[in-house]
Order: sequence, then structure tokens, then C-alpha cells
Amino acid sequence: MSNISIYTDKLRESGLRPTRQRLKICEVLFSPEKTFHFTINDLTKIIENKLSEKISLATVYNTIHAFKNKGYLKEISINSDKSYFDTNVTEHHHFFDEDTNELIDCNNDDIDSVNIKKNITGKKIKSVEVLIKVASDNQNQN
Amino acid sequence: MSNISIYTDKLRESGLRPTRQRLKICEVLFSPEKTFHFTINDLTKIIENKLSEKISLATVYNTIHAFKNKGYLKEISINSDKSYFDTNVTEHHHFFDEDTNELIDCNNDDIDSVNIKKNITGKKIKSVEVLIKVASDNQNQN
DNA sequence: TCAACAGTTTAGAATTGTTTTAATGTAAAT
DNA sequence: ATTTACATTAAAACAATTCTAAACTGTTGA
Ligand SMILES: [Mn+2]
Ligand SMILES: [Mn+2]
Ligand SMILES: [Zn+2]
Ligand SMILES: [Zn+2]
Repeated sequence: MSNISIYTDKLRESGLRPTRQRLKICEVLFSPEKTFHFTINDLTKIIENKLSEKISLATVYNTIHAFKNKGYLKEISINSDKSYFDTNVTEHHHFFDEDTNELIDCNNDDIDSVNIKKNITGKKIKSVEVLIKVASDNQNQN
Repeated sequence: MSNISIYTDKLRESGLRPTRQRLKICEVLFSPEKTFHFTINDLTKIIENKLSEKISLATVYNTIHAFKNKGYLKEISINSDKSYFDTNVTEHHHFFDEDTNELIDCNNDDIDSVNIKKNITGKKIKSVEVLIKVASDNQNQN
């Protein structure tokens, strides 16, 4: 499939030139039908498999940050160990499975929209997100 | 005030002996009327001011983790830079001010309780928390 | 055509928050 | 008192992320 022009557009929109490495990142991120969650390490490994060649961590970080700033990716903080990124850039909620450290999207019709009665003077709400931590029954609570 | 026996109890309950350093940590954490949010660095500085003496980071980390495991503190992840801790251990929601990097508690009557219609098979819900990111109007969205 | 430029890749170094280590010190139990 | 277990500490190790600077690549325009 010739998604390549889509990828070059996204890169240019993000202020980046389309290069071999960056196009491969795009392929991994934007060709799957389903959105997904990943860490920088996940992504780097996937790319090195597909590319059969090393890619520099600096390139991955740079590209991911540019996409995040442009709004083509979201960053999700679960614990402070490492960052998770999300190719689903719509505002949505998450389950986090503490047994497997896995993030699971929550469809908007799985949660009633959150009704906030308070506001901070002089501040605008930028996002409202719910995080539901789950674990198998016989598990020590976090 | 003689909160000291309260502090020693909390320490013992957490599996720790009461020492000068740990009692000072307790005083900073548990004597204020209002709950508050802090980072390890915040806390260490406060303690060193009150104590007029250095305290080892390792001691602070150990004590804070023991309290967290016992449920006397909560850990909150906002971004992956650093951990925030909360002396308010009830389940509650937060505003996060992106301009100042400040956490603000959300009273339970400021948000309708979140209604979750989906569940993950074999998993129990451990917590449900809402994070509302805010910023001053003329601000670039995260 | 090809030199000059702007932006890119990369390995490795630096930085930051956190955890571990191991030597020394202190509280508690006997 | 003596012994034991646990604490404190500075410093080292660690892991995620960011920065650096040298080599590289694609583009531009003389
Ligand atoms: Mn961050
Ligand atoms: Mn870190
Ligand atoms: Zn998601
Ligand atoms: Zn709070």
C-alpha cells in the first residue's frame, strides 16, 4: 500500500524530513488498523526487527516527541518508570492491568462522561481522563 | 503536641523502627492539618530545613516506600519525570496545572462518581481516578 | 556540476530520578 | 553489658531520557 505520502505529510507537518528511518517509524505506528500502546523500547525493537538494522535511540526519541507535539501521538503516564505512548489520539480512558503492565483502551460508551462541577479560576480544562487500575483478585493493592 | 506515639505507631505498623530521621519525616508528613502533595526532593528539602542537618536520600526513599506500601501515602503519576506523593490516601481525583506543575485535590462532590459499564474478565477494579489537566487559556495543549 | 548548506543519524556521554551497596552506627532484646 | 537486628549514610549502580558532536545525506543555487 502507498501510505508513503501520508507518512511524508505527517513528518513534514511535524517539521521533519522524511528519511528511511522515520518512514519506518511511521509504518510501525500508522499502518496498523488498530491503535495501540507502546514504550520507546517496544517501538525500537519492532523497528529493528522490520528493518534488520539498528536504529539510533536518539532518532526514535526525536521523532516520537515531534509527533507527540504535533498531536499525532499521546503520552500516558502510569507509573514513573517509563513513558507509554498511544496511537489513539482521541480523548479516551484506560484500564491498566497491574499484573501484566498492559494498557487497555476504554471505549467512550464504556464510561459515562465525567461531570466536573468545579473549575480552577483562570484555567481551561485541557483533558479529562480516567484511569482504572485492575488486578487479578488475589493481588496486593497498589 | 505529642503526636510522637502516633508516629511511632505508624512506623512500627510499616515495619520500621522509630528513629530521629524517621520521626522528622512523620512530623512533616502527618502533622499538617491539610493533606498535601510532594516529591521526594520537596520532602528532603523541607526536612533538612527543619532538621538543620542532612538526611540521606536513601532514608527518605525507604521510609516513603514503606509508608506507601502500608497505605499511609499514595503515589501519583502525572508525567514520567518524577513521582508525586499524596498524604491524602482516600480515593480522589486531581487537577493538574500544567503551567505550575501543581496538583490540586478534587473533592468528591466536585465530580460525579464515574460509572464504568465494562469490566475485564478475571480482574478486579483496584482504583478509579480522574485526572483533569488544566492550563491558562493561551497555552499550548499537551 | 558540485560546493555549500541545512537538517539527520549515530554512538556515546551526560543527566536525572531512583535503587542498591557496604561500611558504620544505633535501637532493642537478652 | 552484650549481642543482634535493623538504620543511616555516601557513594556507586542503574535505567530512562536527553544532549553532544562528528560523520552523513539530501537539497539548493552558483
Ligand atoms: Mn514527561
Ligand atoms: Mn527515571
Ligand atoms: Zn489508549
Ligand atoms: Zn491528592
